[in-house]
Amino acid sequence: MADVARRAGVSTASVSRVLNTPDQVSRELRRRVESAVADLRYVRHGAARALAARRSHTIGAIVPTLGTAIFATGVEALQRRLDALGHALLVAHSQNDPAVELRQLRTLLERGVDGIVLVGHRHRPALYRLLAETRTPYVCTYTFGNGRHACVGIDHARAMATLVAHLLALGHRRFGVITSPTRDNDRIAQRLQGAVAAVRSAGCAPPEVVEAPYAIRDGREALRALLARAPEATAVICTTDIHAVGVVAEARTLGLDVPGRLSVTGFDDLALAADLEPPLTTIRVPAEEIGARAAEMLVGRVLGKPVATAIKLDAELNVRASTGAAPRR
Amino acid sequence: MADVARRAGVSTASVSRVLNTPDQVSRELRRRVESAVADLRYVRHGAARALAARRSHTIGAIVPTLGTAIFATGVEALQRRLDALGHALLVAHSQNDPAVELRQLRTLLERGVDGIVLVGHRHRPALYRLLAETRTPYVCTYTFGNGRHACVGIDHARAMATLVAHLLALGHRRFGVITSPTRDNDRIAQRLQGAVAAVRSAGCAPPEVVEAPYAIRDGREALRALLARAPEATAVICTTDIHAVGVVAEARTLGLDVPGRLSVTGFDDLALAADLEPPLTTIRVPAEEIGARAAEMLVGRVLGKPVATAIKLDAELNVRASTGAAPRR
DNA sequence: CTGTTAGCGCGTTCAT
DNA sequence: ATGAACGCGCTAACAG
Repeated sequence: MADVARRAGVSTASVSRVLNTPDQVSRELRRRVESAVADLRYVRHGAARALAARRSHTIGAIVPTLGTAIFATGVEALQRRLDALGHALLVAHSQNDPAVELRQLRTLLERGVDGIVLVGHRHRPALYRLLAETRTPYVCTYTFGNGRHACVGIDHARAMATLVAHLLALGHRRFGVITSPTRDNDRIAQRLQGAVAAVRSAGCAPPEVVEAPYAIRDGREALRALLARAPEATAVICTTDIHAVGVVAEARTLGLDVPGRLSVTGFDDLALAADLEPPLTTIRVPAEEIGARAAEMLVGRVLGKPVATAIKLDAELNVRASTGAAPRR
Repeated sequence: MADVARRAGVSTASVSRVLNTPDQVSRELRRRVESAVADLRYVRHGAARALAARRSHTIGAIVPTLGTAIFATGVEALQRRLDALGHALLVAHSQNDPAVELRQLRTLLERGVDGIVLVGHRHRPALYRLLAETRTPYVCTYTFGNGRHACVGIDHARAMATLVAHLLALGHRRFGVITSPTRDNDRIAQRLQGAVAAVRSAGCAPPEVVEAPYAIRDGREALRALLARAPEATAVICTTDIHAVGVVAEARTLGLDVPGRLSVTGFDDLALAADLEPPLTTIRVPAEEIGARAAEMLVGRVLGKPVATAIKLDAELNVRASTGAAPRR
């Protein structure tokens, strides 16, 4: 920076101003500094900047995994928006393990992140304590939360209620539910609870629930298990598209028409869902918007701007051909 | 750190040694410092450390997109291994745009990354120049490269040759190829070139080639376009699983048996591939291993260790039910 | 609007 | 094996 200052015939402070607050500087000085920067191919030293400014211009994100498309999409959108706001993104993943998540948080804090993006709002008390002690802004994503934490997400239970209402309108009265593990996963837990509650409050028999690992083939197996226990079910509600893909495939194998014999629903609206046969009725999770909003909330907060502390996004129901009128008994 | 030093009754230099080079310090001193660190819940200041040590313990990765499962998987494995090696990961994405990629590299360098992970080896000269000028270690991933850059990946063309050999052995002589865009994508370009070369060198007619955007439904359309132009084709080689999924689906719609009338192959071996109906014959891209190796190569180089500069990984052919004997004419 | 200067918190010589 | 002191490159008062 000293080199740039010398070449432009100004002080290092002015160089710093041109770089950080260009409008606090005269047009002429800015011009000279900018051309010196260009000539010397100068690049700021981030660590020195962070040390002096007590701000790293870096945000950390901890997701359960990047292998799930919905998180990969969210992280990508997060990074894109952060970049536009002059921030970089440090990513870590927890494999859905709260202990790992806490460790990752520590390493991110050590890196001096200005803010943290979490997935879901159910986390270890120690994690929230650490965030509070270090006064690190954070935002919980994908869930709408409980009002105690900043968040941007959807109401999973409510979305499930919408979906069940759609099935009820089609005449379905006997439901089956296939869910991925709810342990350490508040999003899925809310979806499951929402589905069960909606079915019950409609006066229907409580649905048979089958829990299976998050994979297409597990969805297939789950359908068989479900039909063995509840052969009268006419609608299968899956808490994720991945399972629904397996269910639709297995239904074909079993010779059960979808939606003639069985209506099937998913959740997430992966790219896959619309290209399935039949196309999947599912709930759209606005991952890109979640990522972008999280970026804005965090950067806004760091800059001391007044920002929304809780954003509820719509999770729209996409009705496609995998759901239809319940078969006559 | 001064607080820790005071509480342990040692100098800050000793605290630093305990943290960074524990074996250069007496057992007793280490014990005292460690307990002081624990008592005070001390966390290192990453920026200060980076400034003093001229090393950020951070690696940057620029991928085309995280939306593609193969990259999300690779990034996840990369982060996991980096974490084990005491490094954090800064991610950026280029959307397959070389100009964006160069911009992202600049912001990563500004953040003081100790190394860079790139995807593919065909990049703008300006990008390589910047890397050279800043003396930043880097590794190209997914491709095996041309010997001029450190890399860890597979030989896409060779993998395609293996796959074509499999089809030839099944009696296929007329091929069609469906590829995603090859512009600014050396992996796909190599796959396409490999497929075409293998077909020609077997003495078969050059395959009809259809290029389509990277999406399942585009794969479906591509199959129709392909069959319109080359109805005699008995095998459809796709450069990505995603297209193969669309092709298989469209074949069913058209009433063409797979593999009875048409053999179909993919590339990548996404989780999806094995769960398709029929399960997809495809090439497995070892994304996890690529990520892990890239981490080791970069960290090793930063530490001045002798490390492999080019690693060729095997891309095995997974033969499944989407390929079969060519139909009799 | 611009320059001067004092740290930011650590790693790393150099002594001992 | 340990401590003292310097400086990494920059920003943020403050003064002018």
